[in-house]
Amino acid sequence: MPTNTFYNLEESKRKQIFDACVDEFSLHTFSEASINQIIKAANISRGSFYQYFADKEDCYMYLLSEMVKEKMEMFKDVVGSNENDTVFDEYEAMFDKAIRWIEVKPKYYQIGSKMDMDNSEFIRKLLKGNLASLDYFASLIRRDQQRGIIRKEIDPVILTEMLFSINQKALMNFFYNRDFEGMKKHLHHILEIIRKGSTTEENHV
Amino acid sequence: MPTNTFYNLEESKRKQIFDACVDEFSLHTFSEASINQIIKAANISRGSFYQYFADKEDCYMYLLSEMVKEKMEMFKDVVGSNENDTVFDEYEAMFDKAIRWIEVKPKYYQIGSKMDMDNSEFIRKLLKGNLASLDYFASLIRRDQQRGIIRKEIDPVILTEMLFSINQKALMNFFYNRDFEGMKKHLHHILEIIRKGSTTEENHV
Amino acid sequence: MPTNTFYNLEESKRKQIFDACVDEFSLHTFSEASINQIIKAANISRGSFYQYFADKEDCYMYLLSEMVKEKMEMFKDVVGSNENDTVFDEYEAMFDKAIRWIEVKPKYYQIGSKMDMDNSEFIRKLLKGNLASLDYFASLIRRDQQRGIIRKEIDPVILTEMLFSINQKALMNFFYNRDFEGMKKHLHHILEIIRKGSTTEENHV
Amino acid sequence: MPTNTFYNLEESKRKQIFDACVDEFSLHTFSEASINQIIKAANISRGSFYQYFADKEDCYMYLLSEMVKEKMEMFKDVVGSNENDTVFDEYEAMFDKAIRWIEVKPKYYQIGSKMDMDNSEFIRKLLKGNLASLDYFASLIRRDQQRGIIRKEIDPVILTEMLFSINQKALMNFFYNRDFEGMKKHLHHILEIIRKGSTTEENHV
DNA sequence: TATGAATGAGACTTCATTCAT
DNA sequence: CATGAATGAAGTCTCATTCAT
Repeated sequence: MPTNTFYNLEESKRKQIFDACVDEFSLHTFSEASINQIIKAANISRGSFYQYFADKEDCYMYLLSEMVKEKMEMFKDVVGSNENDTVFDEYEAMFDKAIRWIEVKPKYYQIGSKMDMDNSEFIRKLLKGNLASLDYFASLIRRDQQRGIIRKEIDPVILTEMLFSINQKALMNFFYNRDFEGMKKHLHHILEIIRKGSTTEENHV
Repeated sequence: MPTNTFYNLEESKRKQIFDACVDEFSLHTFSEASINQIIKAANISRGSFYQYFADKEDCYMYLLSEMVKEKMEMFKDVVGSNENDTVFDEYEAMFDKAIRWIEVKPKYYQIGSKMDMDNSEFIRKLLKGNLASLDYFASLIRRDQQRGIIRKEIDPVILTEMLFSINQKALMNFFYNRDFEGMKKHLHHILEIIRKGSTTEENHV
Repeated sequence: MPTNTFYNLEESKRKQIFDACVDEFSLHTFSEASINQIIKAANISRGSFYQYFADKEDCYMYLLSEMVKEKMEMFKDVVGSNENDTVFDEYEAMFDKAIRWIEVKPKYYQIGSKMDMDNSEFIRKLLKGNLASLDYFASLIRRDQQRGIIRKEIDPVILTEMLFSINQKALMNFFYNRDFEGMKKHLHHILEIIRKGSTTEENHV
Repeated sequence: MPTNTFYNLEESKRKQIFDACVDEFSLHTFSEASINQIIKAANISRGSFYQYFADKEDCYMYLLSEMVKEKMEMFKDVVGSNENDTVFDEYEAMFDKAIRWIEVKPKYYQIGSKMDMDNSEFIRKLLKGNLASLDYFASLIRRDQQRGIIRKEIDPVILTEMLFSINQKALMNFFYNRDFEGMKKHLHHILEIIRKGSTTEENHV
């Protein structure tokens, strides 16, 4: 919720500021990020900053909301999934998107990572809302259990957690290596394991 | 690499300082940690601190190296495993150790977490050393492939990564909940999935 | 001395601004008062403010002069007193007026208090004007000395000062407690002391 | 409660700082006073200030406590009052002391005045404790009522209030005029009125 | 070797005022 | 005549580090 003053600014200037925010918050945690740095990079006066944003938090919120907006814009036409897709197919699709997202906006990925790192109360509150997609995947798993694709003994919550913790690591790897093809194969292999297990048939008893 | 001055200190005083470091760095990131707090808690003068350590980084390095030493000390006699154990058995054994480690030295776990968050070059170098145990597990997997327990198609490195990224999440959960029994069941379920897969037999083709 | 621009404004808008000033200066000292607050409350632009007033001082001056005007307006028909009234009767009457004034315009009272606190040269000049009423009461006392009601030895100026310093404290009490009846009894008791003294007859020598 | 660091300073430096505080707080309210000003006047660095005092409040508390110490030092041999003294005698004695105090330490008087002016929560809390001497005088009045010197109908609390509000005004006058003899006569006259009343005997009914 | 006083850069934030449109 | 963006000085406070003793 920046001020009107800010939204009345010329697009180009607003972008200048936005970019400065992205740069700063992609390199530093919220609590470590420096407004000084931002105003220097954005080439605005200290006073101006506070005419645009109530405070650092406000500025950060703005940044996040812009990121979310852009992300939605990019992901909006992703949904159309096939009737017969399993949860794993959707997972791979989601992963693809995420990877492309990192390719296009690597700094956004960094901002997200930094956010995960921050333990300030303010950030912790922000992150609370983030768990929705976990629920979504759990429900897909339940659906596939009904369909007879996934074994009934599997705990959907635990399987979801597995998928996500693997996801997180994989994205991080990708961010550092940028090996797109390798990453896809990598993930596919992982999913094969999660699907069929790693042991030989004789050991499945 | 603290100074000789530091190593010439009486054991008890050195411990005082070490403990103060543990306390501070378990609660704060490297950049947020305050030397003020450390010298107050350690009951030494500001000047002394800089006679012992070149700077904050030096102090942190010292802390980490001590932690690693202690950890090695504790984990060294873990190996003694049964002839017939699979990699999964060893994994569970290792996990047990790790959990006991958290129970005994929760602050070390916190320091480790904070460290994972930190992306400074300095920290990344340090973390490289951690990869040795990855290799160890990969070799166990290869052994089990030879033994016919694990399917040959499985990439040992990828399976290792899976095990470790799951490990990380699980330990975090344990740190926050301290539900030992729940955690073990949780992990066992995960390993079942990794062993036998999550899908029904018909879908294993 | 606001600008002509200001006086050409519509009555309603001028009132808006005046009210905003009252609100701000009743809650804060001159130096603590914030133009930000005023323009927000008055719903005018920053630029407009400076088109109406030369600066903060100018704005404050304006506020005070308006207050004085209103006060004079209200107090002008107070005089009409009874032939036989003593200075004390008139004092009580004045006090009544003052109390009613506080009841009607408590914020003005607050502004006045804040002003008393301020020792800037600018304010001290303004307060000089207040001394007229002191003279008036001194003259009433002299009259009552002529009438034989007040002892000739009494210094009219000193008695006036007593009455006024007591007045000030009493009004403050009233502002905070709003106990009308209690206040009147309180004041009456005080006047009894000033009239007849506090000591027993034997000690009047 | 300044830090040890501060108390370990050389007397002369401590005085430098103390004097700077006196100067600043005698000219400005607590909330208006500027640490910047103080460190400039005291010729110390910003960092040093905060090594001596926890914050502005701490600094102010220190100032006040020093003032109180000095005041006690000066007033300590005042007590010895005569058996037959009335409350008025004690009052005059106290007033004398207060006046001499203002003569010696006019800035301290100013600091006190500024304090009365400040409405910040911090200051309000501080002032709460100040009412002890009011109680003391009320008790003297009661004693004199027992002795038959003061009329029983008089409310001791109200009489005390009168004495104090007069006191306050008188001291302020003295601060601005420094007319010692005039002030004493002035006060004496006031007390005569409070003792014997201002009206003629015929009007005492 | 130990001490702790000194430092100044930098953190966030507020504010009165100016000025181009 | 109105607007509101721009400004920069000043506010309080924290911190890692240096250096004289």
